[in-house]
Amino acid sequence: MPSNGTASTAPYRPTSLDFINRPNPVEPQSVQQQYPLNGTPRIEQTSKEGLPRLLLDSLNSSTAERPAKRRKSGDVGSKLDLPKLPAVKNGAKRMRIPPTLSGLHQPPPNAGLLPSISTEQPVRVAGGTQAQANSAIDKPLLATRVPESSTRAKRSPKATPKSVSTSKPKRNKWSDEETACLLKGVARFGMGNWTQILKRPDYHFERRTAIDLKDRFRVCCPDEYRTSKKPKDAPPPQDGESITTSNQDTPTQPVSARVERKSSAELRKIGIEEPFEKSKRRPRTNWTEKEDETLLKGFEKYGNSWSSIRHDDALNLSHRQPTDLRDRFRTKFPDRYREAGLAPRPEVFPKKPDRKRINRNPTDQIENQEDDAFEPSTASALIQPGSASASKEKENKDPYSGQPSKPVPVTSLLQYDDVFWGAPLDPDDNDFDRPTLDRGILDWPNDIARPTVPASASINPLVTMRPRPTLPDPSMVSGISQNNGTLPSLAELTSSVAMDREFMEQLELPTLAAVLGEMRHQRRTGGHVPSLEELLS
DNA sequence: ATAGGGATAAGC
DNA sequence: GCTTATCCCTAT
Repeated sequence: MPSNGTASTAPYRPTSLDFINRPNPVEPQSVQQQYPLNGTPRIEQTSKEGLPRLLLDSLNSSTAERPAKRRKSGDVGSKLDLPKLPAVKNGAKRMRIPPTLSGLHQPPPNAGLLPSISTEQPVRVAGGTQAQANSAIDKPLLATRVPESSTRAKRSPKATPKSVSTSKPKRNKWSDEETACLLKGVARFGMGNWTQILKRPDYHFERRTAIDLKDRFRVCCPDEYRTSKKPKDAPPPQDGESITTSNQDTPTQPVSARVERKSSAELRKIGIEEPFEKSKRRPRTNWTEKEDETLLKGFEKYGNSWSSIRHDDALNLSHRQPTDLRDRFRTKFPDRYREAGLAPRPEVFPKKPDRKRINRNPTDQIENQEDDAFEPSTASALIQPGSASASKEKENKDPYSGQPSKPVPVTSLLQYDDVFWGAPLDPDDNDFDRPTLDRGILDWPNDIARPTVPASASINPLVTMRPRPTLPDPSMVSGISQNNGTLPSLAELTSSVAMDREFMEQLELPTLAAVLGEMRHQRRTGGHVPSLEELLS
């Protein structure tokens, strides 16, 4: 239920109208936007040469007037500095696109007939694909190692025509070679460094993740694994072997149940003579109810100043690191964490996708037929925001009352969680391509044939298709968005978006190449830099 | 010092 | 093999 008192404090959420009514980057705008979409200089504030300079600066100077940001390896600076979405609360995640434009993330209904939009092949690191480009330090462990190219080929539909119609085999059994690589890796790098082992170019693994390696080691050397985690426990039975695994040639447990266990003789056979190095990670220490209780008190007193909580002797949490306090609070009290304006942990796709759950559109299904292994880092980039779905729903209870947490007040037809917002967006992150809207988006309200909108979406097609002759007044935008801090209804938005053909044709702009070409020509020839009107004409 | 999010441990 | 809590690294 919306609260009238929140009108002045509710955070502003961009709507699709903000984007549709965004100042034309070429055409001066008479009405100042109430919520400029970013700090991009306004065209109308520039001189006649303002546009050319702005364009050239964007192309020539990737760092000018931009704050320091996290940059990832693939980030190139020479992008046209298109406007960004407005920043929201400090530290809070921002939605990538407004809800009514979320359909742009979805393929057309017949997208299954189209090739993938992506031009990049997913990187498959598991199995050393990435790391094998690096120089090998050690000699290859196994003479029979399968070249990584064949690894993929072996899994490709072409190599195994059966897999085109049927899914891949469910189980991916560990071969002796893989197991040897794993054990050898643990002997070299120690337990716990699974990713390091996985990425070594001289070890070969068949579509494994770091978790897979850990699980396999846990199966092969359970006692070694266990004792490394609980050093205070009673040591395993000693049998005089130099390797302190209890999976010895004279096991204390029935052999039949531990056929995967590797004996010390087997370990020696692959060159492992010494005990495995212990993990350097701190041991896990689960949280007690008392700790949770005091953590909550500490948060109520100090907020997210985790160090203050830690150093408050009355709270008795000094044995926890500040980041541990944060981690626990984020896990235990997600609602409180979110209410504090802190971004919840995003829900990530499973590494090995379950098609039934993940593939929401035909395009994904096609891609997954070609490449069905998710690399962790890739998977984490494909984040479902909101985290309120599926398994997280059980968390959506107030930690105090146990009652379901209050939903986001929405009075519209379109519920906040009904739409796909895209991945959470770092306000300072410019690693991604900025949203670009095809002008065809403006056609959709007038498109009579819209079979993709299900009745369950609560969209009244008669309302959404109602034509409007002109663009809405910009003041209407703020009127909608500011009324009470709630989202506008889909009907409001769509009726505002609809417009006539004549106006849309006026939106046609010269291409950037044409603009720049004209400018460069004029500069070379000493002519004047064309004005906006001249360019548009 | 904190936030974000990747890596890992442990339980199932 | 999967999920999730906890540990940990790094950017800001």
